[in-house]
Amino acid sequence: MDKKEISHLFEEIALMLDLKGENPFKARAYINASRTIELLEGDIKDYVVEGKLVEIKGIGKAIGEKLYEIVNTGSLKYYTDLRESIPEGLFEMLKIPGLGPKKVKAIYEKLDVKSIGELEYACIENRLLDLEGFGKKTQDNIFKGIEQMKKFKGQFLLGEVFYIAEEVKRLIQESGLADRCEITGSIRRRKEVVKDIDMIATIAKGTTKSTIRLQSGINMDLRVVVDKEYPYVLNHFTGSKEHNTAVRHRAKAMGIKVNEYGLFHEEKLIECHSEEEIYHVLGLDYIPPEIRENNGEIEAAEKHQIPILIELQDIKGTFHMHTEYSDGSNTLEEMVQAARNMGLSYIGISDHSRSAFYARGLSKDEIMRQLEEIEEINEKYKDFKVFKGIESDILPDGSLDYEDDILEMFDFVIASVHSNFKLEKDKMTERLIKALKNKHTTMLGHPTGRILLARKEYELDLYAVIDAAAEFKKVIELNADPHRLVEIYAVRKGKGCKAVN
DNA sequence: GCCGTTTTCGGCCCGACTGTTTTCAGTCG
Repeated sequence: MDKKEISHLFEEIALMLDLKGENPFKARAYINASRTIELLEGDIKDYVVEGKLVEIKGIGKAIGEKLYEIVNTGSLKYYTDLRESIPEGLFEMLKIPGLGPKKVKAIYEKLDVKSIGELEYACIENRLLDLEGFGKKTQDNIFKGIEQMKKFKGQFLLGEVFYIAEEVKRLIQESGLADRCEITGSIRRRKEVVKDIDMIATIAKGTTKSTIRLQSGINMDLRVVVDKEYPYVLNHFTGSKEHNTAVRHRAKAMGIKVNEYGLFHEEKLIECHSEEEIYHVLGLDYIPPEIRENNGEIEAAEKHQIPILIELQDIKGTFHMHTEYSDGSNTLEEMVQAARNMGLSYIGISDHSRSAFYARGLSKDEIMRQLEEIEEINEKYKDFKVFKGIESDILPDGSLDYEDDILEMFDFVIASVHSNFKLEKDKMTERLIKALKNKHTTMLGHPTGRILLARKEYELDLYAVIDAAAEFKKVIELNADPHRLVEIYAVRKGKGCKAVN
């Protein structure tokens, strides 16, 4: 098991302890351990072999012994036993809004309800009303929650809701009713997939809050506060929850209480006029919203090692582009015009290769015709450059799907997987590494193959692939399609790079 | 289960909201 798998296993243990009604702080200890392991530098095996587990903060005797067992046997009896004692359906039930571990436990133990289907039926038969702490409204909410879950996952692509949120913000600003207005929550953090739109605004006096459902089906929370509270509220509602928790933890150790109304030292408000000041009071550099996930950013801020994020204006050009030659919607000329209008100084054209039948992959003749067209355009625009490329399929054996004499004609080659997604982990890793090793390959396209809200990433040793890319000096694509998005975050850490996916 | 300029026991982040209660437990972000 690698760090990610162990981290996930401990997370599940915590969940199961909650379902069993164990001491909640015991469950939290497992959550903390899960987080610690995920962020651990180096190989977990080395810690076990060198007896250094006890030195890790958050890992004590009991969890240390479990890690020892995992590393030595590849499994954990404590986990397996726990898992066997809890019906699978209970995990599903936890996803229903308003249902937490305590209520699920009661429903399971008192009514012997083990799945969402059974729960739905129990609601219809009014059986939840007999339970202590349950009433008509609770039962109705659970029933509604199940119905909503059945027809709708309640998740949206960032690209779908970003402009809606911007539009609402613009309307609020133009209304003249609010002095300041900002999108917060997961959209401000630029999460790939979001559940709702959070927004804050300030007015002269008084506070209020409202929730509405937009036509697109997404919920929007608007919180209105007085101006003085703005930075604290902005920070609080931007989250993430995990980031806020870690920040409060740190503050508490400094004798400071943090909530959405301010920072307090012995009940006295510490005045801050911006998020920068809030972080500064806590001894931290400013942390950009995009990395507020408690993935090590607080430690980085303390050591003045916050990475410089790429901004829109940093982007001078882009390489992965399809035209109507394959499955794109626009001509080469139209793509060039659009890129010029965006202020880009170059683009790389990379239509699909011949194996991608579904996407009308290019034959040799079509390639020749496109290369000629690109040359004509490069003659026409002296201040703009079009690079000749191709998105070549990585075949199941790791080879690219054109011969050398064709691949040689391009300025760059993107190698991507578009078929046979279900290879075993080792085979898939081998396949990608072989493609990276190919002398014609310039970059690896969408390395995990995931489609947000639609298709899971394929089985893959991502770390090994990143190492191979570094070894062969190849580029890994940061994909900007709203359905794929970055896939890999490179976090500057010491000399090396760390993949978080 | 973990931790300790609160140090070997007693605490573990914070507040709002909801629904069930009649003072609070559970859930959520």
